[in-house]
Amino acid sequence: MTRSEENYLKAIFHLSNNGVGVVATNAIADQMDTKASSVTDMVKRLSEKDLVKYIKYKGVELTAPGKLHAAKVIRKHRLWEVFLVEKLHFNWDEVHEVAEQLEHIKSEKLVEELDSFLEYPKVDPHGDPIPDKHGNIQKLDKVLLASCKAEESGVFVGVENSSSEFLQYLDKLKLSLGDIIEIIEKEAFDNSMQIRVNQEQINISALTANNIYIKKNK
Amino acid sequence: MTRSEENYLKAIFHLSNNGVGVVATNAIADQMDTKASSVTDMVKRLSEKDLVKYIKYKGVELTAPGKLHAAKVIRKHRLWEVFLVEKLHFNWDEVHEVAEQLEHIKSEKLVEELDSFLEYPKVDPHGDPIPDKHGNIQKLDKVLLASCKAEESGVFVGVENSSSEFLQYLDKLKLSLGDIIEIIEKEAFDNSMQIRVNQEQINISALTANNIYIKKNK
DNA sequence: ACAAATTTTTAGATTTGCCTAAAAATAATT
DNA sequence: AATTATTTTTAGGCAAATCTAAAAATTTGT
Repeated sequence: MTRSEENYLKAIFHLSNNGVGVVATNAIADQMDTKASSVTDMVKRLSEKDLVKYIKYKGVELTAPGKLHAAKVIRKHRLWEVFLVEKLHFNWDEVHEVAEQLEHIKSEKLVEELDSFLEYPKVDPHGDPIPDKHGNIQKLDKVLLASCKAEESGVFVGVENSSSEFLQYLDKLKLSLGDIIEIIEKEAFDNSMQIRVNQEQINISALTANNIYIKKNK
Repeated sequence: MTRSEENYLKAIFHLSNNGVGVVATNAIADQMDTKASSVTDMVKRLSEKDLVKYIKYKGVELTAPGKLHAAKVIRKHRLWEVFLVEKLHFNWDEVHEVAEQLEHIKSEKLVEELDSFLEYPKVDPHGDPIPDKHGNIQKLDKVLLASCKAEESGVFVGVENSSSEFLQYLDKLKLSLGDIIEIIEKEAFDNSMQIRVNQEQINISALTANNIYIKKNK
């Protein structure tokens, strides 16, 4: 399996519902910053190898082996991200590019030993779940902060947007995974929020709240 | 710099005297298990980029930037080997294949943090020296065990042959880097040797002795 | 020194992965 | 329903890295 094939499988996995459902050619092209014609080419190759089910003009869907392989690549990506942050002092906004390379290293032993070395982490530094070796991916019960009402609270467990701009903004706000967030007030006019984190109150925009996941307290 | 270009630089580095001296096209082809015509093609490309000095029919030599880049790839290769053995329970005969992949990961920060995480190792699991970040490679004063005489002794510091067959044979003999080796007797007929290691006496062939480096005791 | 052997290079083809431009199919609009 | 707009595919081309077969240069042997 080539690096490029793996990247396509990963893109299709993310665009579909974790590997379930049909994805459009253009959606893949956008995600991968390439042209629709290139996608058509590759999708044919993947189809030959039974990694996707492809129906002309209708779209593409991962097969069971395609889905498994995609999950394994994502597993490696996220494990390496944990390694970079936990062991090599990378910040959470610096890991993506390097993990994009490391995710293609081929060695079963490497992955399993790395998992063990890291003490079997469940999520990556952005709160995304790490698939197990069989490709099973645990669903977390998280909700967008933006969907919550005043007086609700929860634990910051993930981000929707992993761009370094956004992550660095969260650093500036001193907002880290695991922090307890309480919604003090939600402004009806622009959906901005007044929240309490680490004994401090801060104000965040609706856009920001739309990129933060919390696990609600009951 | 592509993966293939890096592999050629590495091969030329190893075939020349650590980057000093001219290497023949066929020698590169043999080393890389490819055809002479492919080597000519690639050598032209590397020459365009000023990574090698190429004179038709005469051979090829690394330039200063070519040599630096080769040394950096070898640095990464050997650091990753240390990581695999020290942190992930790989045996010294299992690391090469994975390190061949990891050596091409591009991230200055990754390399330097890895070096620090491993506490700045000087040699890899086979006793080969790890170049520093400037590409300087430390020469060890080691000699082939085969070149030593009876009653001489030294510390096992490296292997000439890193094939898994040979390394596994050394495992079977319970011979590990750092062990003290004393030559009890050297057989004139076939140059086999009776040696003492770890309070035990064993007999090794001339071929074996030709693949073991020791640092002589004075 | 010159013919034979070896080494190296060139020429032309192949595969992967991408591109542009044009054609075909599907979806949207009036 | 027919036209327009959008999406997708096809056709043809390009660059990297490889190959085989043939030509050119160099080295070796007598």
